[in-house]
Amino acid sequence: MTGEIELTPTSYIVLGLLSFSGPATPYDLKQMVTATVGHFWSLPHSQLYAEPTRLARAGYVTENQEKSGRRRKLYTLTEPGRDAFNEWLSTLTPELYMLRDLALLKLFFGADIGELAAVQLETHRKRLDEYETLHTLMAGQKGPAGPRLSLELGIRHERETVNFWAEQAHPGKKKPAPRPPRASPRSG
Amino acid sequence: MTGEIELTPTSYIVLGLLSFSGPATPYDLKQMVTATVGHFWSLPHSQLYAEPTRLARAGYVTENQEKSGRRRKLYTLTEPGRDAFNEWLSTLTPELYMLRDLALLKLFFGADIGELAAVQLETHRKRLDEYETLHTLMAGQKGPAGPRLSLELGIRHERETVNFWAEQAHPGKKKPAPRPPRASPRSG
DNA sequence: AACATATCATCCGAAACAGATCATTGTCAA
DNA sequence: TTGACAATGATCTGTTTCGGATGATATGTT
Repeated sequence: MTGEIELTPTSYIVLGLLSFSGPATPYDLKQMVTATVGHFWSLPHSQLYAEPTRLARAGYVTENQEKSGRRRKLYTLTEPGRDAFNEWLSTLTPELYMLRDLALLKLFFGADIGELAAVQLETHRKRLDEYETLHTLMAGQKGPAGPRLSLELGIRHERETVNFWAEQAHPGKKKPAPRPPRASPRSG
Repeated sequence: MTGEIELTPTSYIVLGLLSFSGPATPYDLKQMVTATVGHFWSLPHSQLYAEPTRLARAGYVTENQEKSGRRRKLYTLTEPGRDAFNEWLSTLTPELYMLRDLALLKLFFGADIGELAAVQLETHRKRLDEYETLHTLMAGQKGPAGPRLSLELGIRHERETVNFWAEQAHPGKKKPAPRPPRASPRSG
């Protein structure tokens, strides 16, 4: 049965979440996504209804529908599903990330830097706060390192972004000018 | 005529590039995209044939096709097009960027950190180099600040990313552990 | 019961996507 | 000069994805 369809990142998100949580409904998945990977991989919730159906067709999950009421569908990872997920996990990914930043686009095309910076600064600060709160929460508990580490990279990105917009918003503070960034101190 | 269609980020990229360059063919646009915004906003080249057609339908650009040979279509920004673009430019964007990082996804789900890091480190280093080369090139010439600034944010992101993966690849160097990132070291 | 408000599930048209394919032009060797 | 082949440029096509709209159930309140 298995293997008729092409597995996309969305597929692996579903498979991965199912492997963490056990059987779940699309709505459960939606909750999980917004709580976890949604921060760095957004997708419309309708996908979380469509995708498991696709996966079921190909045998990566099984589908059990309630007979009455909301007729929820409960999805369970199958062995082939778990295998496919694990194989994906252990496969190299030389690809780079894809960034889509509306603000950057406007900056590029010459939008007013001050205004742009003010707004961006505020929202990014907010998000940075959220992330850091979340991080301190996670620091307490034990568990796999993955979620914490990915959060840490998110925090670093946000921090750089905040710094950047802050410099644009208040030019000539601290670092006198937004000069050509040179090579990195450590990390060599 | 104007205003029948919804303008998407892709639309604004086309309008914006046309406003920089003057009349251009889809192929010209494709070249411009890969040279500029492509770095932080990728799109399939076929869109650069489809999108101008859409825009022409709604009156934001005009279309002139060669009578023979390749029958190129030359697109020119109209006044409504320029207006729409300028309005977009001067509109606030509280939205955050959208990041889609396959490596981060795998990290989250528990992939082997060492392998992941080694590969990512290499590709990100390469990209960082490209960006820095480009930046020194741009530093020489005059022109609007937007392109240079957006490149600078790109460089910062890449640098953080390189640092992050480097730490994962060689744990216990310099920074003893990948500890909860606290306030930013430099550049703050 | 009647109503308001969450919660949950599905649908749908419009775009985006990725890539294949097709058509023109340039080039160089026979 | 022609014919082969590569490079360039344009278009087409089938699938997914997007992002709401819509509608149905459940829960709580009076």
